[in-house]
Amino acid sequence: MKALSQTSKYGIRALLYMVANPSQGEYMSIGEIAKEMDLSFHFLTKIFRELTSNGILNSYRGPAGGVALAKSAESIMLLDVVLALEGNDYFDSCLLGFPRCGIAKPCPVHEFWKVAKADLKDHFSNTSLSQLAEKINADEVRLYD
Amino acid sequence: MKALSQTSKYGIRALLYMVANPSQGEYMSIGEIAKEMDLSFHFLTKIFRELTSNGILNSYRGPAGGVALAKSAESIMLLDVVLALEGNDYFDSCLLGFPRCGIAKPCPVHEFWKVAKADLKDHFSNTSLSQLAEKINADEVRLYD
DNA sequence: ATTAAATAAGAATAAATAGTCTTAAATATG
DNA sequence: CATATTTAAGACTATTTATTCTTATTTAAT
Ligand code: SF4
Ligand code: SF4
Repeated sequence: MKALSQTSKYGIRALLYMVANPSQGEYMSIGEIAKEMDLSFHFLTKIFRELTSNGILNSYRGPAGGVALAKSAESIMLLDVVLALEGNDYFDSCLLGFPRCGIAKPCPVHEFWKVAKADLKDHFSNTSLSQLAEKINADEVRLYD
Repeated sequence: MKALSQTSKYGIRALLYMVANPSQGEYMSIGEIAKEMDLSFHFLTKIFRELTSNGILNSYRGPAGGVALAKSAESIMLLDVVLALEGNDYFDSCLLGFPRCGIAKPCPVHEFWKVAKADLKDHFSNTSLSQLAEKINADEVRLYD
């Protein structure tokens, strides 16, 4: 059950690293994040460009440049990140992919699927990066070995 | 949120057609199913071979041959079809795809993800093809326009 | 100015998934 | 036996997703 693309997985993991290891008002270099999280620098750079253009990150070029959260970690929800990286139609998906689907008389799995999607969306929209980072820093949970 | 591959989507749709349009003890040709469900004949044939080798369908070659359910529609669960077509590790997936994940101290989204996957698995394992086909035949729901 | 350090942009390549096509094998019927 | 019908098998092609690479631009420091 592959819910997220590699792009989203890496993006979320990298953001969690940033939030769990804050660098007071400074920019953090993509190279450092990629190295610490064992991700491809070039791929992560591409992912971060998307997050920057979606207002989740700010970036700054040149020496001592890098990326920083554009908003507080409390106000960035998993939903924001997923929509930015998967597209805004992420929760419009159809389980069976029928062509010409009409909600008027839906297909036999729609009732279930509607609820499953709503639950996921609900969880994503109620989970902030800071909530997850708190768990990491409380050592209840880990980002990597 | 793409939960299923095209292979699974088409496979489920085609099976539902078969169950909703039973042909008493006879084999139904893949060509007919593909035509009625507007699927590629060759692709559907490939998918059905997988279902046949997994004991969900029986097949028979030659004139008046085709495919037929290998078990009663009451006893074929959505879960059986999904595992046959997506692989038995379908529900072992990881939301964030961390390498070297240890459940001992899981990553920050694991508690939620575990429950979401269990819910989906539960629903699939409690939903039979006949249950869905009944809804179709009661016209509460539709397979296509 | 020059250099070094960083992200931006997007082309190029690789891998995975989806879909098509060709040939072979099985079976029924005349 | 000859032919038509149908699935089996797998090679082939196309599309999408993932990843890497190259070049350009911005910025700080000397
Ligand atoms: S009704 Fe069925 S086909 Fe339409 S969106 Fe819902 S799950 Fe998909
Ligand atoms: S603990 Fe996290 S990394 Fe491990 S399987 Fe669960 S979701 Fe994935």
